[in-house]
Amino acid sequence: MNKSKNDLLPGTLEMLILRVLSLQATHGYGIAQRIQQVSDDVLRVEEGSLYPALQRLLLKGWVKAEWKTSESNRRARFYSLTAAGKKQLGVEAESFQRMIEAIAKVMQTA
Amino acid sequence: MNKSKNDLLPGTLEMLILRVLSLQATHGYGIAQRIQQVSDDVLRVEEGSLYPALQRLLLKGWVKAEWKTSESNRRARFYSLTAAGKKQLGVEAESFQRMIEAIAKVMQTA
DNA sequence: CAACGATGCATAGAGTATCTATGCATTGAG
DNA sequence: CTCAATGCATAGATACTCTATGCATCGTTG
Repeated sequence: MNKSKNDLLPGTLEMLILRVLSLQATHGYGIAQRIQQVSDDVLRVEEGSLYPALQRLLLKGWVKAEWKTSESNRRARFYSLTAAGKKQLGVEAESFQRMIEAIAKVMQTA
Repeated sequence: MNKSKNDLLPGTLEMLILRVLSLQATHGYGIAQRIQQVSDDVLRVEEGSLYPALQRLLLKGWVKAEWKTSESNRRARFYSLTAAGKKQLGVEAESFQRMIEAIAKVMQTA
């Protein structure tokens, strides 16, 4: 019903996931938790967005996955960055930064 | 072919258009030019994105349009903000700012 | 021990927004 | 008279996210 408010800025999810994984390998549920917590609840990652995104990242070879047992003793898939993923994170972060600065210019200067 | 680089951050186009129009009523071509120039060529607005976006903004009642003659003596449709559009710009700008700050937290803190 | 909340994975379908490609028309400059 | 720049607009493809749904396990609590 309430379609007026997106949960996150489109096009940034993969970058956020890569960033979280660059600090610590963890499972999908953990990724969502961390993004939500660190952003003070501003960013919410829905499962229906998260898991497809992780599949895409796997396909592109930017993350790899391994089944393990989670802290709460459940089967969970732990994701971690590959070398290509690390590189990609750098590329995306830089490109994002440029975008933001350009948008800021328009919003202030234009 | 080159699909690796998006021209702008998805979800920000309407806000950028509203911002440009909040300073001066102008035609579609002029909007695209201004965004591109002010952003130092980082942001490029394709016509195939721009005109559909303007249609959406018209439908929502955030901008209104009027056929006039452009500076270069051509028929052109001049768009300007409505009161609702002004208000919407404020809403979107604020929401965008919150998003950016939240993303920055994740990218630095996470 | 049964019920329930939290943890955990994943897909299908819909909706939205953007891009590429295309078409058309006019003006002014060379 | 030809061409670049100016100007509007749509169709189709693509990409990304969301809602809704389904399943399963663990630990706690009544």
